Amino acid sequence: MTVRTRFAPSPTGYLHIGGARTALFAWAYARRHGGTFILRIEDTDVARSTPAAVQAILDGMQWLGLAHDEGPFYQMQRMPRYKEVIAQMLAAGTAYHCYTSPEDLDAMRQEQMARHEKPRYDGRWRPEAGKALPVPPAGVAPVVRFRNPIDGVVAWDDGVKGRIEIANTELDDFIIARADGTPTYNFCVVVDDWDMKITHVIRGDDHVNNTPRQINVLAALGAQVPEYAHLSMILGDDGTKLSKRHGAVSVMQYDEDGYLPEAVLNYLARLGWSHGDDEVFSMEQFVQWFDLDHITSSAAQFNTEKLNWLNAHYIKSAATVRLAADVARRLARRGVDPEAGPPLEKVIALYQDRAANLNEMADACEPFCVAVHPSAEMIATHLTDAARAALKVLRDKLATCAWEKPAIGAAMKETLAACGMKMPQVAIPLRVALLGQPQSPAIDAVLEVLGRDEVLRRLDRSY
RNA sequence: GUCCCUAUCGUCUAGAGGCCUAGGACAAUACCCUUUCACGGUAUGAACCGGGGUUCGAAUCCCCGUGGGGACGCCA
Repeated sequence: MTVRTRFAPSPTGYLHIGGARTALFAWAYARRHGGTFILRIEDTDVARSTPAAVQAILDGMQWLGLAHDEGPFYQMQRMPRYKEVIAQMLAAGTAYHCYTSPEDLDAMRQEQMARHEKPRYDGRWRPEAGKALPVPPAGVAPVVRFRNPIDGVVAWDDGVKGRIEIANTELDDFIIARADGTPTYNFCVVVDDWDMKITHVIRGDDHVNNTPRQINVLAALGAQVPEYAHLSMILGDDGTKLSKRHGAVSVMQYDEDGYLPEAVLNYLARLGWSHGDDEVFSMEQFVQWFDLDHITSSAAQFNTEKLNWLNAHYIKSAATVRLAADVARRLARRGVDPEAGPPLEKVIALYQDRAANLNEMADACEPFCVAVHPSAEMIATHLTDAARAALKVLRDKLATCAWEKPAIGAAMKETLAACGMKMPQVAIPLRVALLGQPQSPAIDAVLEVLGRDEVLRRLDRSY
């Protein structure tokens, strides 16, 4: 049996971080077992589904590098198939028409809640041997309900939660087709998983309660029941349910915020899954190691600080050319010409083990490309008369010395000796004059990269 | 309300009855490195939700509480 997994988002918004992890795990499981990963778009909620959201999901998947082998399949394009199955079930007696109005249903639920009962459809239109059904009201289009077993339990061995058993008395005859004939979610999922020969359903644990219903329908259809693995949810940084106010919930927002996809992937893989003490690993390793046994069954809180650490790690080890290409785009978007300064790769090499994200990297590169204007306050505190005098001495040495770190360092030291100053007393004003800020990587390296002409030009402007 | 899931440092987690004086990572703190700020290095503090069982022995198994989450739609 070849493994077939699927990721089945509904296109009602962007791909958020929880969905991304679900996709990652389903993808990894298929890859691990040489199987097939299928993308299915569950767009039967016509009112809320949008093409833009479909595109956003596709973009997010692509950014993460989670390639699907089949699909995307769109449920809206499978309507004839769903209707066919519904007709079959109606004919077989495993489904029936129900004429109860939404208002009556609502009233029924209210009463049940008032009686401290779980709200369930009471089966008034359910055909039963020897039972007289009400007369269908005229002019009312019925919904189609699934004829759920009355007794017994539905059980399955969940890949992450272990054995789960739910009594059929907890379930009711749920609607599989609306009055307008369109099928509902729980039904479409069943037909799709069946038709697409899904062997492992890996999804969020908000679906645990849907699983027994789906298993029952599968059984009524005579279909094979797949394995299920329910992933617990990801909570926000503050321990509450993930929502818009948590900031970067969309996967593409992480791109925007300067994260590398491999950092996000590594972080997500480690959130709710573990392989001993391993923290940093490639997707190749992840695919090799991934298993359902080491998935955590409780909800996990998102921790941006750890993601930041991973991101910094991946920036340190990334190829400089690649970072340069990305940072060039970011600078251009800010209206900064990335070509205006020294070769970007050289600047990036200076900052590669200091930047936690690509936007910080762009911040660091910017002053190399544009003229800097330190604030009046910065000038007042750092470019004192004594500092200016020292910089003038230094300037003349820099004008003639060899342009490489040792010689530049020597020029600095000579200046210190000539002026009777300590290194920071000169280096800090120099940083302010050159880059507009009192901190930078090693000053000789900065000078070397900035270039003699530009260094002299900036020094001349500042005293 | 009913049903389902869940519970180890602040956070992510290791842990499958003795290997646990509970390990790793992020974060925190201290020190070292240093030409500033970072990076890096070293060290320190920090947890088995509570109560009952089972057992020679429980973080690990069972039960009951409590906390957290989810579901109960002609949404997905």
